Amino acid sequence: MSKKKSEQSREIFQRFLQSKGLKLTRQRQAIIDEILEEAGHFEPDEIVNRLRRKKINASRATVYRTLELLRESQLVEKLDIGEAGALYEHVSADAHHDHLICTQCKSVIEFHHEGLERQQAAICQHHDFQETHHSLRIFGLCKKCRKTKT
Amino acid sequence: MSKKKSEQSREIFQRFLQSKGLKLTRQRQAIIDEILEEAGHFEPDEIVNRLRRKKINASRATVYRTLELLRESQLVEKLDIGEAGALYEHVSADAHHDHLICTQCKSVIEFHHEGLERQQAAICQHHDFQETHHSLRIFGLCKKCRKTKT
DNA sequence: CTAATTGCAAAAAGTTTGCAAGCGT
DNA sequence: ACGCTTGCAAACTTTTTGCAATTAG
Repeated sequence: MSKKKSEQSREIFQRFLQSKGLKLTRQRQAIIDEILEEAGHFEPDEIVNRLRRKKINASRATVYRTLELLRESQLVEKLDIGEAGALYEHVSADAHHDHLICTQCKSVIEFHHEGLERQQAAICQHHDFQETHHSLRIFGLCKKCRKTKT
Repeated sequence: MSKKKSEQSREIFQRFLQSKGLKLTRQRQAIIDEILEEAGHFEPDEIVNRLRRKKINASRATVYRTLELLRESQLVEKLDIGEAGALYEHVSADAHHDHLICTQCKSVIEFHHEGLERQQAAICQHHDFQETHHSLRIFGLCKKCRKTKT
């Protein structure tokens, strides 16, 4: 299942590049592989370091440039987690989700709620607004941190 | 009404400073006045410039430092509008709202929807998550830009 | 008075860009 | 080959910080 999705993403990216006359270089390959391999939330620099550990070189500049391409092809999204900076995450076209962000331990919990989505759609309609995407972030304390609370 | 709210905010800030043994300086006064005067969304640098035009000097450093204090006292919030950077906005304790952000003209429309708020609360409960605040941003094309769409 | 505050300029942090050398198709 | 890419280092943008001079309470 997971493997299939990675394959799919790689194909999407490849097709995206092709359609724009761009090339699938060693670096771009490595970057998307790295992102798909360890799904989750990451910073650009993390990718550089993870690759470096594997003896693969990709400069910071290349990573930023590639992340931009991945964003264009809708394969990754940027998530601003407040104080703690910005993260990227891999997304599959069919699996939108929102985030609970713990301001204490920085953990990020994903969730999806149909009712919420529907109400948002209604709000857009009401404002004559044509949504392309949205981001709902709920900040607070996660289960664990509530207990540890001093 | 609006005047009253400004007064209220100023008082909240003053009390906040006092409670921390901090001082209400000329600069801090000017900064909060400026924010309250022209409600809306703004960048830190905008405040510096607006004040400069009025011949009031407040260095960038001071503006940043003061915005942080205003954030601590819950009088302003930061709003990340994607590509276009980050804005701050004045908020009154009793008037939470979310945002429709037009990716074409960068306009920001505020809205509030009780049903949405309730569903979010339910989600938090379900995850044993203690919310402190949240931010819902819906990106897309506003009414005007939909028409102008090429 | 005295501790908090300011402005400045330097330092950070994060991201972008120009350009010569290198690589994919 | 040709044109897209890369790496590098420099440039930028935004925000933070150390410090001597200043100011609010």
